[in-house]
Amino acid sequence: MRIGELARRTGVSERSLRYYETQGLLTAERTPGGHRDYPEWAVDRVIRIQELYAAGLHSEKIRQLLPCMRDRDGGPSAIATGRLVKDLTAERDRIDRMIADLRRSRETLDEVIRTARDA
Amino acid sequence: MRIGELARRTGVSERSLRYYETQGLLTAERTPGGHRDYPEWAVDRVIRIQELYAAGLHSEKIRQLLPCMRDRDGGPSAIATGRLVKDLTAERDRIDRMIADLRRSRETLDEVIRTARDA
DNA sequence: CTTGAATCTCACATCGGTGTCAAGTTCTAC
DNA sequence: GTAGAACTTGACACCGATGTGAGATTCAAG
Repeated sequence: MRIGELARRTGVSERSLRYYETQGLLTAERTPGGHRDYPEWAVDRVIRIQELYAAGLHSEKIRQLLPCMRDRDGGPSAIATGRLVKDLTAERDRIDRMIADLRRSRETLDEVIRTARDA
Repeated sequence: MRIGELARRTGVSERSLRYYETQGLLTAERTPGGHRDYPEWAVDRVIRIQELYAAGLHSEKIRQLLPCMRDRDGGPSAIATGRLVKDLTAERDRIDRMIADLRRSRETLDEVIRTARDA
């Protein structure tokens, strides 16, 4: 599939898809004329990438992480090195703290909303 | 208390505390010489502000939200207007989606970590 | 062919909270 | 008084994913 369709199906801009390529997150075959041609599993991968970005991971970490993920990307899953496991564990803990923070903020907002509704 | 102590106790930089003031999030009394003098409840407020920033709210929203929060800031709690409630509800929903995304990313990381540990 | 939609590359802009440095002033303790 | 720490304002830089526009090329359908 080409970049326009992938963008439509994932909700991610073409600009971002090209950016992912420069970051080594998502490669594509090329048509004789140079247009990108994505496999079907690119849809899942792009969604994963977006989630990881949203979780605060930077391109470099995602790039290291992707080959170790178990998804239908055609390739075999690599095993994370000790160094990477250490990094990812730190990220996971950071995400846990982030979720806890978000819960508190969610509660704060909810309380204000409920107070206003009850008034 | 002065800005240095507040920074130390909250873990937020002096730079940020001054920035919060320009955004109308945190005012302070001034000593005759012009130094900021914060009340005790500023500690709680700064932590709340940090949480809300972390949740993706911008200064303007936080500024509108703060007076409606029920905390020991000395002042009476204001009631959110309909417009604000609508905005906050949207933010709350966004936070919920964010938490769901984070859970997925957390699971992704955890799976890679576990796979490596088991290998 | 031709034509219009789609894609290409490249470059520059944006956002907003925070870091940082500079030069000057105030506070505190001796 | 005086030294040094703490504070003041102001300006500039940064990050990094994404938006945007230009100008050129390719693709697909008539």
